[in-house]
Amino acid sequence: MLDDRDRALLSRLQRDADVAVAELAEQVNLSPSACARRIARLRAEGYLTRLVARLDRRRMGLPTTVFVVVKTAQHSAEWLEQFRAALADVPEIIEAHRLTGNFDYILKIVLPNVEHYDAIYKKLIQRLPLFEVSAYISMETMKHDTPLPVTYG
Amino acid sequence: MLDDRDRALLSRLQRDADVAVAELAEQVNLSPSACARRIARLRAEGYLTRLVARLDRRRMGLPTTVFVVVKTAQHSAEWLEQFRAALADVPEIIEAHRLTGNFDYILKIVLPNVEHYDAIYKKLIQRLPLFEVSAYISMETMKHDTPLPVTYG
DNA sequence: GGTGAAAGTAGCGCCCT
DNA sequence: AGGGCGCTACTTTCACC
Repeated sequence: MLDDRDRALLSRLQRDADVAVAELAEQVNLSPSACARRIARLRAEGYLTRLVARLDRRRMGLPTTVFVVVKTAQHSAEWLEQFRAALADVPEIIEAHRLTGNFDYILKIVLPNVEHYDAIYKKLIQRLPLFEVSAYISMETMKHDTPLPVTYG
Repeated sequence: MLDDRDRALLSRLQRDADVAVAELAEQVNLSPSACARRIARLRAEGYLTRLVARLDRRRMGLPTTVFVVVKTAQHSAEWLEQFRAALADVPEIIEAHRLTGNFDYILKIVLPNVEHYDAIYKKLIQRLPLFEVSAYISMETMKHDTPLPVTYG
C-alpha cells in the first residue's frame, strides 16, 4: 500500500515530473537515495506508469472540444467490432466510453474548429450505421488536465 | 511553425517522454545537440508545456468513470461563481466543460466505485441549486490517455 | 545543424543504522 | 525501511565550427 510520502510523490509527479530526484527528496523529507528507491518501487508496482509530455492544444491548432453521444443502430458483435475499428482509426477521437443509461457511447473529439466536426461525423456515419448522434460543443473548458485525486489520510 | 521533425518529436514525447535525447535524435535523424535544441525551442514556444507522470487509475483505486450532465437552475453571475468554486473544490471532478445545446455543463468524475457518486452528487446539490443532474456511468473505457493528433503533412 | 569537451544526474552496489 | 557513500555511465549543455 501507499503511505503519505508515496502519495505526495505521486501527486507531485503527475503535476510536474520534470524535476530532479534530489529536489523531490527534500520535499518529502527523504534522502535522494531513499526517494529514488520509492519512485522505482512505485513504478515497478504499477502505480506510476510512464512519463509523458503535455502539449498545448491551442498552440497545436486543436483548441476545440466536442462531446458526441451516440446510440447504436444495432446491438451485434459485428457492429461493435466496426465501431472499435472506427474509434481506433480516427485520431481526433481522444476518448471513448461505453455508457449506461439513455446513451450507448460518448466520444470526446479535439478539432481545429467546430467546422471540422462535420468531417468526423461524415467519416463515422459512412463507416457504420448509427441510430443517433448528438454533438455538444465545449464553449469553455472549466477544468482539464487535472491530476488524479490522490487521497491523503 | 512546425516541421516534420518537430511533429515527430512532439508525437513521440506525448506518448513516452522517458527517453534520452540521444535516442530521440536518431529517430528523427538529428544529432543529440540539435535535437535538444529543438525540444528546448518547442518548450520555449509553448507547444510542449511540461512533463507529467501518468498514474494507473485502477492501481490508484479510482477505476470508475462517471459523466455527469448538468442543467443550471439559474443563469446568473453568482451561480456561475459558486459553480466554479464547487468544481475547484471537488478533486474527483477531473474535467468540466460548458456546453452548447440541451445541456449546460458536462463533468467527468473519477471514483473508487459507482457508489461513491452519490456523495459527489450530494456535495454538489447542497452547495448550489442545479436544475437537472444526470449521471452516465462508463461501463468500458474504449479509448483514453490518447495523445493529441499531431497532423503530419 | 554538427562536434567535442565539461558539468550534472541518475543508477547501482554497498554497508550502516 | 532509511541514510550515506563512492563509483560508473549516461545525459544534458555549451562554446565553437
